[in-house]
Amino acid sequence: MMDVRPYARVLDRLKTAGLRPTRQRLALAKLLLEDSDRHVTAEQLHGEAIDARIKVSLATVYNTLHQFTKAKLLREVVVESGRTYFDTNTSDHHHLLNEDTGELSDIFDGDIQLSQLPSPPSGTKIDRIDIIVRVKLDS
Amino acid sequence: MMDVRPYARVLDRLKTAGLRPTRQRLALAKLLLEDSDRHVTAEQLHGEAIDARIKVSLATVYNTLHQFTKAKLLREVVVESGRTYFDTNTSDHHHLLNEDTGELSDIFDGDIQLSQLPSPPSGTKIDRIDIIVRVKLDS
DNA sequence: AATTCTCTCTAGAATTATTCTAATCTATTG
DNA sequence: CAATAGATTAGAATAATTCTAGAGAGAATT
Repeated sequence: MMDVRPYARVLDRLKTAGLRPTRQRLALAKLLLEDSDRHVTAEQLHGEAIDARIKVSLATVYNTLHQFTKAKLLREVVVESGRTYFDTNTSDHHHLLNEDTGELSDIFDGDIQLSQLPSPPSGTKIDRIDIIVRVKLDS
Repeated sequence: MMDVRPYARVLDRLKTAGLRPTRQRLALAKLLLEDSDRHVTAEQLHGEAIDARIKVSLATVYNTLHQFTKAKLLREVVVESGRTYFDTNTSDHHHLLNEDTGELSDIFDGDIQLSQLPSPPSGTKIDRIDIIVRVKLDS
C-alpha cells in the first residue's frame, strides 16, 4: 500500500536538523535521503531534480547540499580537483574509488583497519580521517 | 662556495623525465624541486614566480604542475573542493591537514599503519591509497 | 647554415565548479 | 493582519582549472 504522506519522514529529518521545510529543500531531501548509500554530485542531483519537474537552481542545490552536510545529513567526499560527491551514509567509514569509471563506493567498516595513528600536533585534536582507496583496471 | 651551474641538478631531472628544459619549466622546477618537503598550490607557485621576475602565466603553472605530476616529480593532494596542493615528496606517504590554518604536512611512514585493506573489486587493482588526517584546534 | 617538418610548449580564452548577495519569502509577534 | 526579523533562493560574480591556436624548438634534409 502506498504511503499517504510521502514526505513525512523527510519532513521530520529536516525539522530535527533545524532546517525549514521549503519546497526545494523538501524535494531535494526526498530525492536524496530516501536511499541510504548514494554518492551524488551537485550537478547530478540538479539533473534529477529537473527531470522530476522540480524548479530549483544549481546554486540552491549547492547551498542545500552544504546545509545538509553541516546538519550531518550528508557527508562530503572530495575525490579529485573539481569532483565532489555527497554521501548519504554519514557513519564513520571510508571510500573506494574506481579511477577508470569514476564510481565511488563505501568501504565497510570491517574491511579496513588503521592500527596506528600519528599523534596530533600539540594544541590540536583529530577531527576526522579520510581514506580513499583508489583502484583501476587490472592491466 | 657558490654553485657555478645552479640549474644543473634541475636540468637533469627534467631531462630524465623527458621534459624539455624550457625557460619557464626550468625556473618553476628550480623554485619547486630544490626543497624536498614543500606543499604548494598553483596560485602560490605562480606568486613566487612573479616575485622572482619570471614571466609565466598561471595556466602554464597549472600545466607544468600536471606534467611534473605525471612524470612523478610531484604528487597531487586534493584537500577539499578547490584546494589542491602539489607535494615535492613523491614517496608513498600520507598527510595531516590542520583545518584551522590550512597547513598540510607529511606523515612519516612509521607514524601511521594500515593493517587491513579491502580486496579490490574483481578486475581491478589498488593504484594508490590516500589518507588525510584532519586535525583542528583543541577546543 | 638555411629550410622544412614535426612535435612540444605557452598563455589567452573558455569552461567548469562553487560562492556571494540582493531580493524575496516565511514565520513570529503584537 | 501588519510589521519585523531572519531564512531562503537563484542570478550574478568569482575562483579554479582546462583547452587550443599559435609560437617555439629541435631534428632531418639540403
